[in-house]
Amino acid sequence: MSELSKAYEHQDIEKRWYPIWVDKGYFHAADTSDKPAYCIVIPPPNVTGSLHIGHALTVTIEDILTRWRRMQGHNTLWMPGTDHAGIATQMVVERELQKEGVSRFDLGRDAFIAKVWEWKDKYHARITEQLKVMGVSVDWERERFTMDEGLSRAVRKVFVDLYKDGLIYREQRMVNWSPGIHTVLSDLEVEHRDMKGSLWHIAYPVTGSDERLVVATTRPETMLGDTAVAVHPDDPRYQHLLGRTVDLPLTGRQIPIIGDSILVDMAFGTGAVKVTPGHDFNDFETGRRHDLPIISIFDKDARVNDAAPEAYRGLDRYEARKRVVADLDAQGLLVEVKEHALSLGHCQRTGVPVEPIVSDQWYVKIQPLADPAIEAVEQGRTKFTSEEWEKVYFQWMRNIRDWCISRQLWWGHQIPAWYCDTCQHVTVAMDDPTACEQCGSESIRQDPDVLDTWFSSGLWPFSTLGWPDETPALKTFYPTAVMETGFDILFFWVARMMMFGLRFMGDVPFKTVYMHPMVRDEKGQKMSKTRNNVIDPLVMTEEYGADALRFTLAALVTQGHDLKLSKDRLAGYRAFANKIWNATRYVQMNLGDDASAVFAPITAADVASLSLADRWVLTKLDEAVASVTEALERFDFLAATTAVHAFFWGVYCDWYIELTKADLKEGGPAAETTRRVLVHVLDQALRLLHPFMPYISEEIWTNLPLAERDAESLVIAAWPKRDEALRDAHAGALVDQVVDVINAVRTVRGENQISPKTELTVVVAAPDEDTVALVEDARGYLAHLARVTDLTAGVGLARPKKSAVAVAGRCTVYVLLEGVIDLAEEVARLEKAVAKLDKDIKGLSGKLGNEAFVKNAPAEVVAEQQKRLDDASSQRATYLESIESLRG
RNA sequence: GGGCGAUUAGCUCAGUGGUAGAGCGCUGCCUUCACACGGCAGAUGUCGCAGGUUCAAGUCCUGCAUCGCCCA
Repeated sequence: MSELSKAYEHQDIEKRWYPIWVDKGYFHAADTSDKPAYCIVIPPPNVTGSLHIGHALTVTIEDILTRWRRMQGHNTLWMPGTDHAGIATQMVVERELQKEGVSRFDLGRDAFIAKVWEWKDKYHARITEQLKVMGVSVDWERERFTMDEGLSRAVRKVFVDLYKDGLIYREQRMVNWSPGIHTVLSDLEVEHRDMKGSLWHIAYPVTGSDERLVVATTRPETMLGDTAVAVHPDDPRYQHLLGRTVDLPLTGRQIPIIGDSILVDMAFGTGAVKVTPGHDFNDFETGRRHDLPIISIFDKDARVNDAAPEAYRGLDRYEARKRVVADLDAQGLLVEVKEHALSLGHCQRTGVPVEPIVSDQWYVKIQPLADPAIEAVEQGRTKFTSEEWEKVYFQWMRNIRDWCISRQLWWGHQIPAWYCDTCQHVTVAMDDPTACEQCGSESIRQDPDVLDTWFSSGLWPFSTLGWPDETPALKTFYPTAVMETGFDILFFWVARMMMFGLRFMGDVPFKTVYMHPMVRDEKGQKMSKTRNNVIDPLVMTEEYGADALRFTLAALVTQGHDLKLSKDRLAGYRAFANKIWNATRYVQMNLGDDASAVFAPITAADVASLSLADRWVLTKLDEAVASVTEALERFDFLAATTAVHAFFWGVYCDWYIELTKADLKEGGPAAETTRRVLVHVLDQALRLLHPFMPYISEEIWTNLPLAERDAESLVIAAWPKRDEALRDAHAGALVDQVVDVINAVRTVRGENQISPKTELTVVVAAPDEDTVALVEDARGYLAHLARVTDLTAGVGLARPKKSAVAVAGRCTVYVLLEGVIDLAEEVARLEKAVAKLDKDIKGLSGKLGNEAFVKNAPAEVVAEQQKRLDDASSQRATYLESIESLRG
């Protein structure tokens, strides 16, 4: 094994391994295999996006699962790919063009799309390179893009089939229009934000009278498109006005006063509201109920159009508002303005407030798709790892509304519907038609719109595997094992995959859903460029290492909370990597004189020659194997990382390595066995570490002097199994006793400020001869780890004069203090210990004095409490006696 | 308005019935031959508040407060 540097430097090592892994084909999944299949499809990142910390979390979790299952011998497929992100991508490209003073209309559709493809090719490389830095063990040979030929065919087939089945239709409705990017949005793409606004009270003169009807509105500018005023039909204040009209100010139009009990809340505002069916969802419905005309007063930029009086044309919504309010005020029609809180819909992508408008769009009739998707989760065919998200899923699915799937964009899957100029028939077909299927006219035009990006990503779990073709991969890997993603796309993606998967594959798309939280900064704030708190995963991997970043993310992920990432945590796990590195250096330096020596694994045949410490560490290793494996099985990444960390650092480094120092010094055959155990446990521990820290574990493991190697790379090496034969509970207990004695001496030393260099004389009073023998055997350990140079052990030995005392498990440890320290310090320490014992004793005896407790609690619990009380009492007596004597 | 969740050590969080744990931070000592990205020792909690169930409640139930998220 080549000599290691003193500190772990991640940069070079992390760069070196990834290409090797890919070249060797370790990440490639077989189409068919005898091994059990395990598949995760990656949530496809936006092809022109760049890696952010949320992606880093996603790929960390998915890579941990994938690497773990691969080591367990599964035929693992982690399917990579990207999506075309219609709105986002078109937006950036349009913005780029704008810099050159060109619009997409100047270019024309085909040229513009060609431009976007160029853009896509350029940025595709960026996002994939970034993913590679994180160590993702995806099967690059199968990489997909939502606009690939195959995936586009899947989209086409789904559209056509749903249309033929009557589940896709086109209809005129009120929709959310984004003036920022000139397309409609689905309900999900609209973000409601609480805003401070105003409530304007405007007087509408009642036609032919002096009376004025005062309406309250949050959007005065839309009055230009009012086609009615509504009051509650039962409102006594307005009974006499029903059926009459008002003169709509600024427009010269007269509009009816109608009674509507659904729209109007008598108690709100003035009890009278203006009705604008062209620009408000509720008003649109009201308009339908009363057959009111619809006047659209805004163009695609949400500027006032020709339907409004000339004075306002060309103004945007907010300019128009000011003008309308000013003009009303000038005419004495503005009654009052009140502050008013409202919730306003914004375009998720552009942040611009959406404008409700009426238009023709394509919809998916969703209920027939949602019902089976609800049922599948109810029946447990797909399980959420957290019930909370299951509830959220049900809540949304049971109140789902038809999905608007058309977008007024050019980048995406163009809707495969052709309108006939001759007979108006709509032809929807798998292959581009040349003539109307009804009348044969060749004068047909394809719908210019494209489909919502989520329509294609909803097919991802099967379209990426080859559907609609029945490929071997599809057969092997569908349904996939786990869907792991951020909860923010539960509805956008997870729900839609469930619906499409059940409809087109006849089975759920994944068996388990794991929703991870949002990553925030250490103050809990959402990361954003404006807050300047964005943690760039690539900067973090440079500074701390991809291994440290991965371990940190895995250790912080919980399902109930946001994940608050801080650099302190990253530094902590970078230190962990360094610790592992240096433990390896220790092992390397102590392997003996023969540099080419190799070490065979420990098996049941070796048990007889193992030292106490060897048996102890093997037992702890076995427990760690169980803990990590079980934690991963239940998606408890916190518990898994904690178990790896605690074993590697707390057991292997803090205790086992320290214990071997004494044994190795003595040399002989026992030392040879201990060397093998050092290597064996390191080998196994690196395997446990690999899914979390693939780079450092691979680097060290491939260099370990192993006599037998089940694989050339840790990536494809076997996951550790529990080994009953190497467990030794008795040895575990014995070493625990020795550890207690060492800790007792250390505590006395620390608390009394005795220098670590001072050699101590210690007397151990043991309960029986076996324990005496154990302590005698541990003489070397005590000398090395507690600097005890003079040790006496015996059954029930009396307390030496001028000694400090500490209870260590079943032993009492006396440290001679004569000439070592000021005795008063020790008295103070013991008094503190007695005070704590008094508190414990009070609680315990109270409990045991309670007849109901003794009668009702399980016998073992009662016995446990009794034992605690006895121990505390005798400990207390020992300390009191010692205090006496130190004083005397 | 409807729904979901959170409130535990200075900070971030574990802990689903038997008198509280981790990491980081903090204090003291130690440059001991793997590691100062280190070692050893130590301090710190009426587990949001108020009731209830139970022999026993951080843990179960009810109410309240505060904060957060989702949907409308």
